[in-house]
Amino acid sequence: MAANYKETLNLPKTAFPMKASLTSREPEILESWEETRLYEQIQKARAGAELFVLHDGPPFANGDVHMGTALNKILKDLVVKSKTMAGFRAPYVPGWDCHGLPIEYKVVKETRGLSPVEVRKRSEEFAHKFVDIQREQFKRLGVFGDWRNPYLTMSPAYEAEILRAFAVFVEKGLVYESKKPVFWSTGAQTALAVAEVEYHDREDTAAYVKFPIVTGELKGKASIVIWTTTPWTLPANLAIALHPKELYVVQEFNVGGASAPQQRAVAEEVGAPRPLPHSETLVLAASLIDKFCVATGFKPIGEPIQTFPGAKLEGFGVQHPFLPRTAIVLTADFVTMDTGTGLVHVAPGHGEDDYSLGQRHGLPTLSPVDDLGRYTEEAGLPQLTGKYVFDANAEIVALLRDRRMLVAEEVYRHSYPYCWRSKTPIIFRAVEQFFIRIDELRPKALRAIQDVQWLPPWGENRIAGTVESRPDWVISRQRSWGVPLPVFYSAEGAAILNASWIRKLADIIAQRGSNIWFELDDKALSRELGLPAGTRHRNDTIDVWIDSGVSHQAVLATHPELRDPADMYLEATDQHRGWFQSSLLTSVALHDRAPYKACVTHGFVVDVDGKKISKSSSYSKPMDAGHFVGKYGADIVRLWVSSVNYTDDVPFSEELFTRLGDTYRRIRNTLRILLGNLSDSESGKQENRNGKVTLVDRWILHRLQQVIADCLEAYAAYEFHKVYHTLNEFCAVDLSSLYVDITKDRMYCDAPDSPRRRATQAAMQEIFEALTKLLAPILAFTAEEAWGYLGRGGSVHLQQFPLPNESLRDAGAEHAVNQLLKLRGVIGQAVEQARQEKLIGNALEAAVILRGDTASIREMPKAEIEEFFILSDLTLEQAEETSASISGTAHQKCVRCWRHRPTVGQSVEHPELCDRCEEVVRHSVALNR
RNA sequence: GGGCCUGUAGCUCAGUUGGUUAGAGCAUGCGCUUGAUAAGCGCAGGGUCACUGGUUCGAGCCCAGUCAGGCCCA
Repeated sequence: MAANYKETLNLPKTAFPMKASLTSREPEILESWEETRLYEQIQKARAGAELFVLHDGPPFANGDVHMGTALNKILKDLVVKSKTMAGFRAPYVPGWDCHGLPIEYKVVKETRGLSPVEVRKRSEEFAHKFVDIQREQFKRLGVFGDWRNPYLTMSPAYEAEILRAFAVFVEKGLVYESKKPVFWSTGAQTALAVAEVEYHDREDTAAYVKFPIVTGELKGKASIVIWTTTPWTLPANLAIALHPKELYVVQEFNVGGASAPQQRAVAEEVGAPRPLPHSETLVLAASLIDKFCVATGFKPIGEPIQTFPGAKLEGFGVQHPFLPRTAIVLTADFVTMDTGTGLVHVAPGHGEDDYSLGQRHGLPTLSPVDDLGRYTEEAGLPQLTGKYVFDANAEIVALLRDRRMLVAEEVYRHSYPYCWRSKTPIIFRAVEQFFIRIDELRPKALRAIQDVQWLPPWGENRIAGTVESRPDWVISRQRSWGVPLPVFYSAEGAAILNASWIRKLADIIAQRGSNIWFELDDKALSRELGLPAGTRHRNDTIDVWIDSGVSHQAVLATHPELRDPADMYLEATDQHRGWFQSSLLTSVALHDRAPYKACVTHGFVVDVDGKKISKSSSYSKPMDAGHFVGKYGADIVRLWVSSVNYTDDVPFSEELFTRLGDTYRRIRNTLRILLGNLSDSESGKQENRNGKVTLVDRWILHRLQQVIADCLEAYAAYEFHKVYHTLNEFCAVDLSSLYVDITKDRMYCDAPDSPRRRATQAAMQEIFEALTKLLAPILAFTAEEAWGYLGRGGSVHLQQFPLPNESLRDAGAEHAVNQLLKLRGVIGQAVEQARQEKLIGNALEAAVILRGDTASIREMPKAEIEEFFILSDLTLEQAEETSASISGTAHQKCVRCWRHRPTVGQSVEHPELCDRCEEVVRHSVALNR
């Protein structure tokens, strides 16, 4: 009998599957987007709308897409999709950074001894390969964009724009030439990148060297003493560095007598005379005296004569040990107290720290060494001119000994950089480089920063800091895989920076690609460009930060559908120093303004302990986005991105993904039950709206307006995790555990067209539609799938967000439901206790007496209150304290709706039914006849 | 070592201008349901708001320091 009644119920019915099967369904959806050219459709649909340009920072075209890249790309996609659905025209032209060392290095490592042209050909193939790989991976993540026409920094048109921008820099006098030390391979006669350096153990002669003080109160009374493992750099010495805060002493030492064994051995070997016993007054770091004495055999005589922080010596002059000049004492933070004497010999032409210290103090960049690593005449040592510097070490030491400037020497074993190609030891050597003058740009850049909206706000502080402190921009690279540095050389070898020549070059490169620079010899290139006979060119390239840094010019300004400046750049926080800055500087140089109106930054992906993944002990799983897309689906990866506060570092773990799967299922099932309840809805009919709208309906529609408003606000502020939490909570609490649960009885048991059932369907229809749209930017695939079941056709991504409907706001309903929810809690606790006492099984078996200030709800129909609490038998009693007491109900159970009702048994025809069910069944039987 | 930033339940996040007993969802445990069923509902446990000092009648919130972590420099 009961089975028959079950057939009279309106149980939810939908083909929308409970199981998502994202990994197989998403590719199908992608295919349909591809076939219908959805991105183009969207652009067309928004043709006249207000423009919003998010400009893509180009990822480097090597390697697979990892979770960090996925985070960045999905965040951009959330911006683009949400702006689109907010009614903007939001085109997205993705790009790739193609030039640069990482690719060149991989290519060169595979096959050694390639010519520059060959390196370039293979690098280009390599970049193309990874552009294709990454493009597919980005598309798979559900990211919408003009994937057919991305921008590539290696395309001829883009390269030409780089050169045209460069021409402007030249025109404005921003480019200059100067020397700067680089890693130099004397074997390969080329500059090297850090990645091309390998370290081997090596023995060198380390020397302690005296520099007599020639100015100030210690003049003629003491010498400072330095320690160096590269005596050959001493001819280029121009300064001495010491730490400003560490303590230094003036100390008298006993020399000779029992000298250090090592020193004696070396001295005897070279046949030098043993030093006669005497005393020396030296300046060195207090904390290094003991080590110094062990190494040299010197013995302190008494207490230090003076002790002072290093800053006191700043500006003192000291005599160069063998050249007729004075070196200046400077303070520097890079001086450490691990080895040596706490005083460091500074040769600006032979070291990075030395160079920047020298720059700050206006020292020249002396580097008297040629391409083969041999001293030039500039070294000031005629007898050593042409000598390979590593062979000269011994002679420099001998020279020091002759001049009595050698305090001690020792054999020192250390790890030293070698050229990975020629296996020769590397030297730091200053070569001619080209720079952009930052001092010209700095004030303008700092002003431009103020006109930009920085998200989070501290970004402004940070980029301003980096712009304030950055030195001039080294833009030349001794590499092959890049845009040629458009510098020409006269027959006499003078560098020529000529804007109109550069523009001519740009025009030709736009047609024929930049390989011609490397393929054509001087003569042919001069002829092509119409340059004076004898003009030459070299193979240096432009720093790749210029490549991506001018994308506002090469992409935004040249694409008719885009606009320079962009509305937004969105990258990880490391780009404050990187792309945000390079773009800002080039844009300021070109237009005296920032290339973006807003800069949004996100953190890095870290493991559950907040540690960097690579340092994590608990996490060593793959980081490829593909792994997670293949295992969970792109929508889960997208849900992850939406769920976190990206302004901070972004936590990540496999467990997190399992949790997100649960959240996803809850959302999906909520959509599913709504669809199931809508299976027989007659959505077109207006009378649905005018039906019997009960309190819960008014309340849920009110809540929906709040949810819509909250989501729109959160999307507009790019606070996606607020959207996530709002929608998740709406699904889990308001819908699943309240509205859907409460309305089950009417949805399942009422006559299909009962007014209150139809009213609820109308509400559910509205909710489903709004929910699907609000979810669409995040769950791009699932929202599309769900939208398909609504029968409207088209794509959800062509829709606009719902707007909050003020006429559906209902403060009264909100207040009433909040009251009811408080009482519901009281009842829930009482029911739970009764259950544990085995008084009742489920709540429908309970007779509930609710006591309390029930006046506010007494006006409501009792049936509606019982429905709200999902109870069979409720009695309200006025009382001071709120309480509920439970007993088993005396009513019979209606076998159809399972509620225990007093009316069960009254019908002769259907004695097992309550009055409501009896009527429904009677009508349906009548209809079926 | 310097600059910038972060630190609230097991996890992800809320916590308005300092003002009662710090919230939500998920996860966990215990039940109910079997008409959303590889689902759904209820109840419960769980926090020295990183730590230490200070300002205040009152601090998760303001100040100083410490610790831990991140990015960028050195």
